[in-house]
Amino acid sequence: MDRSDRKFDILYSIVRDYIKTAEPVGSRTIEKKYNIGISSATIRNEMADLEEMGFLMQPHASAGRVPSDKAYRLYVDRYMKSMNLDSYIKADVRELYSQYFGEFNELIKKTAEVLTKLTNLTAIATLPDISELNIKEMRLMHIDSDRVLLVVITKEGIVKNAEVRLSQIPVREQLDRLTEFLNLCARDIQNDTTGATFTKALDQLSPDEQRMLKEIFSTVKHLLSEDTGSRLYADGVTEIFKYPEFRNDTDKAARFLEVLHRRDLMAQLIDEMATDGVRIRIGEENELDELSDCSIISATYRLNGKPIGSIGIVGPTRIDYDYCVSVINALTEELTNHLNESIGGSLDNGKGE
Amino acid sequence: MDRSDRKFDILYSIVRDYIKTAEPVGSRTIEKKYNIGISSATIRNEMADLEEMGFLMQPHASAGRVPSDKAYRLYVDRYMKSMNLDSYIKADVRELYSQYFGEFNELIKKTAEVLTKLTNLTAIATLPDISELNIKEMRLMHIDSDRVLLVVITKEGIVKNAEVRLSQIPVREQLDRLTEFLNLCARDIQNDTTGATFTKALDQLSPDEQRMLKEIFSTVKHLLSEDTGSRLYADGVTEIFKYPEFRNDTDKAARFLEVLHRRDLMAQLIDEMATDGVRIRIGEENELDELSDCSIISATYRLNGKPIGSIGIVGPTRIDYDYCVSVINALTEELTNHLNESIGGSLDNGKGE
DNA sequence: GATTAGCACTCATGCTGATCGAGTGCTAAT
DNA sequence: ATTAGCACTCGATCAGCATGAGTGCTAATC
Repeated sequence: MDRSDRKFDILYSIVRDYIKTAEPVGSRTIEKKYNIGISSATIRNEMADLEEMGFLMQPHASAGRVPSDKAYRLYVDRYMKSMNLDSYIKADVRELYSQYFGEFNELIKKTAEVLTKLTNLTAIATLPDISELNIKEMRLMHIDSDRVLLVVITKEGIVKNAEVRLSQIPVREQLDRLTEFLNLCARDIQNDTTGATFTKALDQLSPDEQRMLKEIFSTVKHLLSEDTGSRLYADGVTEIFKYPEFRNDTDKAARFLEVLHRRDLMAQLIDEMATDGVRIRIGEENELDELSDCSIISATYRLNGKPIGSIGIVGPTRIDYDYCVSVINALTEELTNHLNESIGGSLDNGKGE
Repeated sequence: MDRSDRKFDILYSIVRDYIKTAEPVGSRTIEKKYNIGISSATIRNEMADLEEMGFLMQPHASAGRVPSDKAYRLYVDRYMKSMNLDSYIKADVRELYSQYFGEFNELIKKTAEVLTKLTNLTAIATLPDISELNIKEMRLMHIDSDRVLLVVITKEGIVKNAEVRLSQIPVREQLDRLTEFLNLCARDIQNDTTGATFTKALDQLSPDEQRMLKEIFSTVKHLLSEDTGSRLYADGVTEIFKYPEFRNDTDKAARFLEVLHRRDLMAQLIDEMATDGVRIRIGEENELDELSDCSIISATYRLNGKPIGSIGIVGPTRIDYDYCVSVINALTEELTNHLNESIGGSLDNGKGE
């Protein structure tokens, strides 16, 4: 293992150096900058081996070496160290969060902003998919003569609303009856007791009311099935221009920006990725060809133990994995904490209204 | 005027040609492509004049000419023809709109999408600034034990909501009283009769309720003063890469994208620009240096005659002004029509609830 | 047998100079 | 006033060359 350790010391140095400089790393650079106590000739031999093993690549014959996706993968799996973030960062974040109660979307956006600021990378975040949550209650109220506002409240304390346009104008009592019926449905679905109470209650509605109900249902359905794309939030998309490999290659930059703007795709990607803990996709590991020069690091935030959304970053494959993973870890932790403090608690002692 | 007409025929041709090709236009190109019945030598002389007059510029001594901002301005003011859009476009848009009732934000986003699709340019749109609208009514309702949902409905039929976190939990009757009081305030402000009823009603609230009211007010204030940035929606920001002058100049592209993402700035810009009718800002006419290579065309959409937001496009100065202006005109018209049909009407015969 | 010094070789990069051609400005002829 | 003609300018392209970073291989060394 002695020998092979040395090999991977070299690989490690190359990865670190390339992450920092974005320039192909040569054997002499390693000899001088990282004192491994070995001559450049030996390093060269090792590098040739590493290349054969698939960890390094040469852009052209007389250039230094560049780490492959496989090298980053090894680095991440074996050598990455989680960093201790300066405590003031955590304090800052906590301080920031303390200003946001309830404004869920704002909170997530702010988190993405912070993520960008800390990492100099594009940050993405998904808001909770409401259709995955459990509806606690629905309300109807008049907006004006022919429109009604539908408010849906989930058990997790997320609130969504939409307007419903009705072909007929319900009076107050009708609206109340409809509301009651809606909630009956919600409870039914929850308890898997569909049928019984439901049909009985339906009979008690007048034909007019049944028609309105139908219109309302279509809005509920629409609200619950909002497209994934609109759940995505991205910040700092222009950060990519800070990285020479993108700045000097407009096509690459354009491809990056274009894929980022396919919001549904990105949302799906990041949600699926981040099923638990921090997840890292390096280069080609992303199914999307357009992302084959990029790495994505993401994690989920939770409410009452349940993952409800993700935050993450997208950048070149030569991200500073150690640092970024630490940041994401810290942020999801703080975010989860804050969420559970500010709305999670409501559930335990929640007595409805 | 005979002579000078010819001069401007040439200028016109150059502008048209440059809009199409993005290449400096030479005298021979004009001679051949646009049959003005004049030799290239004469055209050259005229071009020299036009350059002296500030309408043309030469990137370098042996290159063709490029129109200046001043040339585009003249073009727009004097020679632009409004085009008759293919009627199926209008029909498509109307068809599209007919699917959107009430979901105001969706409607605006969709409009921006269409705008991008029709013009191949970045489209931006601002949602109404709720603080400029008149509040018709506010409602409070419980979300769970310690949170309350505040719903604000404007006279224009726009609905906004926010959560309020209260240090103390109001019971149903208290909430009703607070709601009543809020609406009293709204009406007071409307009628400019601040004072009278207001203070009298305040006295009737218990100290607890007064404290809650204070907390609610802070949310109302926050809701009404949401930052301009969040009112901006942009679509097709990567369209810019379709234009060689940006695609071949990463710095330019980066600058463009960066300024586009300063949402508050853009929102302000486009709102202020579009006070009435279609407005066009060409290159340096934009106060923002970052936009000195860009033109912006925008217009307002209206609800019950009142401008409540704008839509527009941002692109290189060599936009096809004729076409783009026509598109924007058509879209704002359709949008305004649709809005007034779908929510505007509610006002006239609006009897509240 | 592993290490390393040394050297030939490769190839991107940057510089120079030559050529090309698009386009101009000016002049003299019409 | 117009235009043909021509000299001139200057970016773009390309070949040629030197430079230097970096390699791979070989032979000497430990």
